[in-house]
Amino acid sequence: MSSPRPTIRDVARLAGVSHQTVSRVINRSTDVTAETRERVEAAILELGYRPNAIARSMARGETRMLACISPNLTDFTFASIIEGAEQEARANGYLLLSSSAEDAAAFGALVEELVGHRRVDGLLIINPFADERHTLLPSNFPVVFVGAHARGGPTPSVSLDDEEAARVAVRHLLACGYRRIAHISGPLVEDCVIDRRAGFLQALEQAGIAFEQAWFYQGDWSASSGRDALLAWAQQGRLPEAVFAQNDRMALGVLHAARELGLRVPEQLGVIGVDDMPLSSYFDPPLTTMRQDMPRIGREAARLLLEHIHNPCAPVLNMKLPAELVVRQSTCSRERR
Amino acid sequence: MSSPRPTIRDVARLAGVSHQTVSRVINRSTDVTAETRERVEAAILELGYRPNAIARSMARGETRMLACISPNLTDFTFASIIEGAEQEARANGYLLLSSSAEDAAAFGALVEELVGHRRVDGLLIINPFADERHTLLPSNFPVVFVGAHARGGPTPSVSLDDEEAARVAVRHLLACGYRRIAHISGPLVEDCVIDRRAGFLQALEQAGIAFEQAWFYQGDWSASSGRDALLAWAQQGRLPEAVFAQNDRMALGVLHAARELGLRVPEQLGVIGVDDMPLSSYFDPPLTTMRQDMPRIGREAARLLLEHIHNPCAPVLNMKLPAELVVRQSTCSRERR
DNA sequence: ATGAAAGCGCTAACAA
DNA sequence: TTGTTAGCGCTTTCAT
Repeated sequence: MSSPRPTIRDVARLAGVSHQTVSRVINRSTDVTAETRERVEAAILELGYRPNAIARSMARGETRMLACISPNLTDFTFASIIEGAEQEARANGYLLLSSSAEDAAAFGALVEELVGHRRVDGLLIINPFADERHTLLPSNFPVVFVGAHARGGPTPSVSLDDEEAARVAVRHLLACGYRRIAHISGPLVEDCVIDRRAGFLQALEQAGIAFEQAWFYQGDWSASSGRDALLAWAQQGRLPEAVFAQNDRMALGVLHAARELGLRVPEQLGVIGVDDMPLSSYFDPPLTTMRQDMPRIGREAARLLLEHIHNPCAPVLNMKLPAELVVRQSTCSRERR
Repeated sequence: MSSPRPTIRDVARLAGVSHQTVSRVINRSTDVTAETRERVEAAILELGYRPNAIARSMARGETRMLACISPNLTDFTFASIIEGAEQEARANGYLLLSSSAEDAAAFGALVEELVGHRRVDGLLIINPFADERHTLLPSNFPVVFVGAHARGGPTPSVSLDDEEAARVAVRHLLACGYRRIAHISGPLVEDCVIDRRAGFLQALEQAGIAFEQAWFYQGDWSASSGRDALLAWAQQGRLPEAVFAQNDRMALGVLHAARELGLRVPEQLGVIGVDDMPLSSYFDPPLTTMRQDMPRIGREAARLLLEHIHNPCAPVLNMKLPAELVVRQSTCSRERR
């Protein structure tokens, strides 16, 4: 009989009211008598009625759905951010659709599908400057950048305070007594890479240490690029005393290369990374690193996005969240002596 | 003027046809004159018209959206499966909504939101037996299990051939010359855990080796539980010659404990894991493991789900995909001599 | 091959 | 406080 899902009208019929009254009840309107409300709620329960989200979206002109696009889903950093964003979205009655777009072409297709076809109300973009993807973004549509600040444009953003994180990392190495410090960065197109390098240089300068161009190596975030860096310096016969790697994976590569070269860490080589990935404490030796609170970055980004969806005139914030120094055994803790 | 998004009727007006003809064009119906089609397409281009997905869902009674629910998004295994599933879904004109539900309560709420409110056409459930969540699944709704086979129920599933993977792992250890082999499992509530243990026991039995209960340790997938296992055996004074861990993280914990105990790997202790996580080759020593093709598992699962959405009477398959032995330096390769 | 009419399940505006 | 009337933008009959 009522094999097809019950609609608002079935409920209305059973409760002996108009469908509009049912709508009022499920939307928590106050303009309903307690007695009527009860009757309607009983009917809802009896029929097992649930509002159809699609019909609501249709009538309201909004989907209550957010999307988060990142280069991939498998990178722990991205996944953690997404988890945080999802949590915040759900706490506010929104669903989060997380999608990965490897390159700008895939990104464009995705944006077309999500925004062009009105499937979502807002967009979270992780690493918008990974390639040319940021040029494919729609205007006049709520967007928040994650992990990069908008260059010139009026786009809200949330990212790590990359400059400060790098300064703290380098100051830690200096405090340990390391002087000849090398730097391994991610691809120089990304904001965080540029900012971390700037922070690195500032800290060095503040300590009165000249920058050695040879000790800068542009990696690609992979462990193997970290390994390549140290091996290259070894081959040139100019090994640094310590390395600041822009992420833990590259730092792990450095640790690996150090083992191949027979270098003792942290005595002969200090190593510090960024992220604090889950297994950092299981590396050999456990890795000193600058911890990012990624779920929080995700939460703040979602919060900002929701704010802009509800109020397009909300101020455009560019948040920078702090990193935390976690000292393990890949750097001497001489500063404590 | 046309500030609000153009609709199918705006296009119709401009092209001088009925809105229905426009609908035919965007749905690639053949019942349209080439000439008419051209006029309509020109109007679509001129107005920048894009069909509204919500309205389509409304009229068609389907969302073209799938959801994948996993315990979390940050586990590399899950994320890889999701990436594969997303790829397959998108290739078929569907969007994939991936969500995490830490516990059964969160799972229930999510299912209610996604299925109860008709936001998706089908569900992919990663690790349905992680807790009681499988009891909260709707009946008469397309569902595919990933990483576990349905117990009794008629639910399609895709998982690793866990038994065979375990057998191959143990046979490799035996071929290396190890005899006293220990086993560290995940929580015994999950299917893959039970199957891998069964495969482990079979391989041992086939080799005529008696099973030592003391060398079974139930871990929780974390590196620290792997470490705990080896440390416990050491304390009891009954160290095994080799360890088969049910995932790479626990194997990493074993490697770590071996270092603490001063055991040389692979000479004094052989270690093999399952998964082949990204950094396995950067462990010390690089880890021998049973590689899972997780993106493929995700793709097959999505394929199965779409099949059941389009044809509810499709046969209920329970696919088992093979693992691949990857020999690195945490096991002797004596078999080659 | 094309158009007209109805309806998907809901909300919003107005009337009673 | 409650009910009535219109849509939201599309697809699906059924005519023509």
